[in-house]
Amino acid sequence: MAQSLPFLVRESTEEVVSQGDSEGEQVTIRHVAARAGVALSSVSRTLTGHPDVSPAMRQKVEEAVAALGYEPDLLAQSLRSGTTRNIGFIIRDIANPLFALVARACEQELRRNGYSMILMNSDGSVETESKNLLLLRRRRVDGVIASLVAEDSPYIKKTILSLRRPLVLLDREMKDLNASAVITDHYTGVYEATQHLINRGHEEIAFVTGAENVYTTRDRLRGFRAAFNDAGRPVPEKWMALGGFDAEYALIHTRNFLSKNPHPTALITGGIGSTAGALRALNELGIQIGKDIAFIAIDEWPLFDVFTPPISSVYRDAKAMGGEAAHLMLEMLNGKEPSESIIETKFTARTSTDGGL
Amino acid sequence: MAQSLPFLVRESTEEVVSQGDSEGEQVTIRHVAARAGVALSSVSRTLTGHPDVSPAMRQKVEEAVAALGYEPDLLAQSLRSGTTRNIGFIIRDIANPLFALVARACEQELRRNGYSMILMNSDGSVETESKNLLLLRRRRVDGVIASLVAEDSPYIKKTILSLRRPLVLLDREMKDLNASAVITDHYTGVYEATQHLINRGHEEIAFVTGAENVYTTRDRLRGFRAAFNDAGRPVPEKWMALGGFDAEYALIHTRNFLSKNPHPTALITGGIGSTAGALRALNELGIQIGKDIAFIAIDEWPLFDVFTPPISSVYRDAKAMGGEAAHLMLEMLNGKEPSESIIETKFTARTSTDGGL
DNA sequence: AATGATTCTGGAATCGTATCCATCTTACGA
DNA sequence: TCGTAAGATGGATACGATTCCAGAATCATT
Repeated sequence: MAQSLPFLVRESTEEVVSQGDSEGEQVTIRHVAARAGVALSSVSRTLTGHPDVSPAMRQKVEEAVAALGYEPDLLAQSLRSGTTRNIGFIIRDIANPLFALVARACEQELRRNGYSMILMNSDGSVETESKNLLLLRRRRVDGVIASLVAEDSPYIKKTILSLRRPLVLLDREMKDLNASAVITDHYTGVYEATQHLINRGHEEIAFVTGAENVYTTRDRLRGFRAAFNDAGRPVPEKWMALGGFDAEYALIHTRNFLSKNPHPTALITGGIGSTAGALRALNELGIQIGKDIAFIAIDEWPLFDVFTPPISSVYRDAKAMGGEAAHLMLEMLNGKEPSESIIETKFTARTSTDGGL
Repeated sequence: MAQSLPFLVRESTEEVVSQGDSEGEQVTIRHVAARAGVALSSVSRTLTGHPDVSPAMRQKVEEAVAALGYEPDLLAQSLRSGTTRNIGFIIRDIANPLFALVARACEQELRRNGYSMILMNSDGSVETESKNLLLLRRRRVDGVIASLVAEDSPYIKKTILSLRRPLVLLDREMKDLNASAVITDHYTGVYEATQHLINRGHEEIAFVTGAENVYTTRDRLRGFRAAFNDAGRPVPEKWMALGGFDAEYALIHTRNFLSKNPHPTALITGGIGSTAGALRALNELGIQIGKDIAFIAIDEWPLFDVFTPPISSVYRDAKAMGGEAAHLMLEMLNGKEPSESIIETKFTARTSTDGGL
């Protein structure tokens, strides 16, 4: 599996630009061979660092390469070698700031290792997601990094199995897939967050987030429930809305919960979309965070600390997630077995959890 | 230039998944030909929609294709046709929420038209940017959409010229490039914003943003200056910091400006990074927006409207930018001449511009 | 000096597809 | 009935690279 293909033959970026100076035709290895007066195969050997190359040959070839501004065609190399050095990256929505941070770190790390990233949004649709996966297969990507819309779609599972390429999942758990995964320990952070609220006297705590068909929600829920159980309190099932990560869903259900009487005294939102929707609902209703209600957001975003009032949160390092995803992918590309990386979460209390009672 | 290549031959996603069911070997057009008992070239013709194909042939081929779960290899098609259906997308930083929105809209539109997006961050470095461009050339992308770090680098310009592929610039102006561009009319929005402040009695207005070697800054500056000139007031040159779009730069210079005596009574920040840094500085210094200082942000980001206090802003539609960029690219790929799209800006006064005097 | 082992090089095959070209069949109008 | 055109098909070539294989040249060993 380990490819020793010399895709990054040349490091000097100075000369290469000149390729376009002579108009017309692309410069191929054939031209180099002609100019150097040697066989095509010798040029290839020289450029790929084959041991059986005489110094004289090396010089002739390098001279011709420089003179013509030749650079190998990645497409042809890919076809021949079966390796594209492209990695597919599928997420729900790149405009989600958390995913954007993940994508950036991941792209940077892949690029450092000579890989490029093909970005695809699944737009939260299983159908789009599977189409994307199939297209990536046809593009012969070397691997796929994905944050799947759902774990329980048998069709997606079949599609993934048909990929036959290394796969890294972001915050998802799927059996029998032989995939690596970057897994967040939501449990700890959400447990602490919930405990914090319970300790302050809250019992009617609302929880708004996505559906249970992704690990993310299940692990958060596990933390939520455990905190109540350990405190000997009943879990407030009626204040749970587990239907979607989008802002619209959170907006509607937050509005709904808070217009009831009695209503929740605290609110936890899972994911940036949910937080956005909930904040908008609270705004609409004129409910003040940290005064009229205690509020905790799971996941932060840029500028989070500049917010007024500061919002208590469960934090995770998105940059680390992206870097780890790339790292796991590179390991698999080097022939290693799939493995998992755990990302920690950390609860931080701020003034948004002051009021509500 | 217009390619009628049938890259999207099949729409039925149902059957295709089964490719992986039989282990081993990739199914090629050769296998299909063998199974159908026809020539390889006939299979190709059938699949690419060539007119000279008999119904009998079509049926035999389609049967074999279905039976084997064959799907064409995009890599081989690309090599043969010279068209990859890949578009390179280079931006400073995908984690910038505005760029993320642009990228999402752009990717969606490209995908709808059968193109994939290769994403690369330039990390604000001209060197990284040019390396990325050269790599995209080697990958034989059909076109490049880019928000360049600077317009005044002759090296970048040479690199771009050597691309010899359609190029769409995001908010940049470069001569002799034969490129399309999505251009924002910053002038109008910033003019109105500045006028708004002047009308409220401000004279010492600070302006913190990136350098003048990008159109973005120059056009904003033009609006800023014009507002002062039209009001018959002197432009406060000493309160201008035009050095970087990053938060760090804005943090330092905002801090610097506001620790002087006298100091600016109002502040405009250009770009989300600048706004972030400035807000952080104001936070540090305990200066309240809308009370101790009048504040206007150029560019909004998700959740902007939920902020407390609401921040006056110059808004532009990032989604439209991405869609337009894709649209301009698709037009060039269809052989049309390069052209420009103008994106409007809109100033909205909110309570952040109430105080300061 | 003849043999064998090394080092180096060129030619050809291959990756999977699209397309040119030549061949063959069929149909048509004169 | 024949000539021509159009329709349908197969074979060969090309896209731009890597790599296998065989042969030439160099060198060391007996």
